[in-house]
Amino acid sequence: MKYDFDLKKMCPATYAFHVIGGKWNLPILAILSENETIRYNELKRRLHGITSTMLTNCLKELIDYGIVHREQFNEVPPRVEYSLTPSGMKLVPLIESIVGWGQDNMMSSLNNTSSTY
Amino acid sequence: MKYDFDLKKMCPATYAFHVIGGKWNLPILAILSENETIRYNELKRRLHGITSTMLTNCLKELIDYGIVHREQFNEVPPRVEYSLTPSGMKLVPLIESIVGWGQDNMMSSLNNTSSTY
DNA sequence: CAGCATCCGAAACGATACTG
DNA sequence: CAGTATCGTTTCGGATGCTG
Repeated sequence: MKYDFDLKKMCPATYAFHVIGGKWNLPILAILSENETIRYNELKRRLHGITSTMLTNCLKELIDYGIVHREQFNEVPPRVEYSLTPSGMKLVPLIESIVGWGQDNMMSSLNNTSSTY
Repeated sequence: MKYDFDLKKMCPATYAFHVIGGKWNLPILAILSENETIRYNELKRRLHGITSTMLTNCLKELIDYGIVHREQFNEVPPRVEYSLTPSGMKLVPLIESIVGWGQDNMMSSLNNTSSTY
């Protein structure tokens, strides 16, 4: 499957936030960033609550975007390992900075007693 | 109106990406970052295609999150000005770094021949 | 083990009409 | 000018069952 849209017509912001948007993409990237490689079911186990359908769909998307690498071993039982591509690794610290902002901002949203802003 | 969810139970990542997620939040932040203040209809005009309903909803969310400031002047005709809060301003460069990554990654997804945009 | 096919409900998005 | 109310559409996430 290829992209549902024309990359050339897509604005980079829309593109970037499509990659990291959605309910599971971010958690998947987080786990992948903590492991060199990880197998399908192990990934699924750590993403508490995700279904096979969703995990497969998300991984496909991330692979299409060049964020995730899929390596299939033709063994019995089958083994498939997932990992971040260099492009995906570059993304991780950027995401972390946004999450860090989220932490700070959640705090100040909670206690509006001293309005430092 | 208050939050639909309990901030204390929300993970910062989910929080942060809810703030910048959605179809219009990012474009709104982009325009706000380019203007000290901006009025409702001017904002709407620049967000080509947005409806009043969506704009109002998004602004409400962003205000609840402490990202956007709303200042209402009791004049006739009514005037309301929107601007980024300091918290919102802090977010802008982080978003830009992600968008920058998006540009690079789009390029390498497209092909490896040099292109000027 | 690592998926795919199908169906369904909830949430996001949007068009239209109307108001202080 | 700056919104609200109502309703229809579209997209996303999820449950379940099946397969190589």
